[in-house]
Amino acid sequence: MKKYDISFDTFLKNFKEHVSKLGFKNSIQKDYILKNLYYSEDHLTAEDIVTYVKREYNIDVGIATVYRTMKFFEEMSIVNSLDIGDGTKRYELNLSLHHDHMICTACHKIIEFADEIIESQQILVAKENNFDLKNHVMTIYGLCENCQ
Amino acid sequence: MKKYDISFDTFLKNFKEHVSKLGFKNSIQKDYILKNLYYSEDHLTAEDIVTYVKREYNIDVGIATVYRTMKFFEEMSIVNSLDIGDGTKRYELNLSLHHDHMICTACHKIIEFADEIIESQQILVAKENNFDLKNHVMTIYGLCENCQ
DNA sequence: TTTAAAATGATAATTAATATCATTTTAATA
DNA sequence: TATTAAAATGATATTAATTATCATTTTAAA
Repeated sequence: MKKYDISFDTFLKNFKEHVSKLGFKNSIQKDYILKNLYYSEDHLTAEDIVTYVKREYNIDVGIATVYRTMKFFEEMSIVNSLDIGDGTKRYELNLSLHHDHMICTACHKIIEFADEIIESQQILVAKENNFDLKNHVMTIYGLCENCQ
Repeated sequence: MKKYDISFDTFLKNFKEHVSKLGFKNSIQKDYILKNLYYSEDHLTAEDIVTYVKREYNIDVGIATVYRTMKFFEEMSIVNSLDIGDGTKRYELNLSLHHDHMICTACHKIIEFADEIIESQQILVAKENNFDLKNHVMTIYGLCENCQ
């Protein structure tokens, strides 16, 4: 689930236009945070992002900016956050099709999966309850192959 | 989903025997925390539990004890925790059949649901990945009927 | 180039959850 | 019933993730 259908440059260009249209301002910090999310492993903490952006691109970004920006990106629906149970939020780009997570409670490994039946069933359940579905999260906890 | 198949007294008796067998000790604090979870609304924070146990039963329980006890109950698989997105853990008894949650992002109302197809499909997905499923959480976010 | 609005970053503040430790309670056994 | 060691409790200190504040810088439109 690491590769996206859209190149980073195209995505960035589109997103920045979107940001401008909404009356917000772009910044190199946002650019490099996005670039990092695009090319790095998924499921980064805010601290990870600070560290990696500095290491990979030699750009200094404050931790406050990362938190603010991730909140902004979540509102723009291009980022999801995820809690693997250690009390720290992790973030991933939301460009690919929706997927869910299996988390190993022993080694904290994350396995991603996508299941069409679960997807469509969720939509059905929401409809039955007159609920306007915006997003959903499914997480399966247990032991991965190695830890059993 | 508020009523359980088992009476509180029977459940408490069984659970306390289980605790003893494992070499742990029972306490009136645990008893009344459980009683509160059984009879109160679901989805209580640790603070809620302190307040309600005092109010309903006039029993003083320290906040540290509540956190410790909830962790213990989760390990015993009689309690689940839930994050509705406000950064605070909420707890519910896990006596009824598994169910999931729809959370309104506007009013924070929680709608519980259970869906057999989703349940069985999760088991299948875990099996396909050689993952030993212990627990799972599905949360649908969106707007409830009133808030649309 | 000017300028107002927005973004950034250093750091203070907040707060949920955990750790510590002296005291109390539990429950098994004498 | 009394003894006792292990476990639980509770007051409070500590930790750590996240948010708020605010002076400064940057953006982008005019």
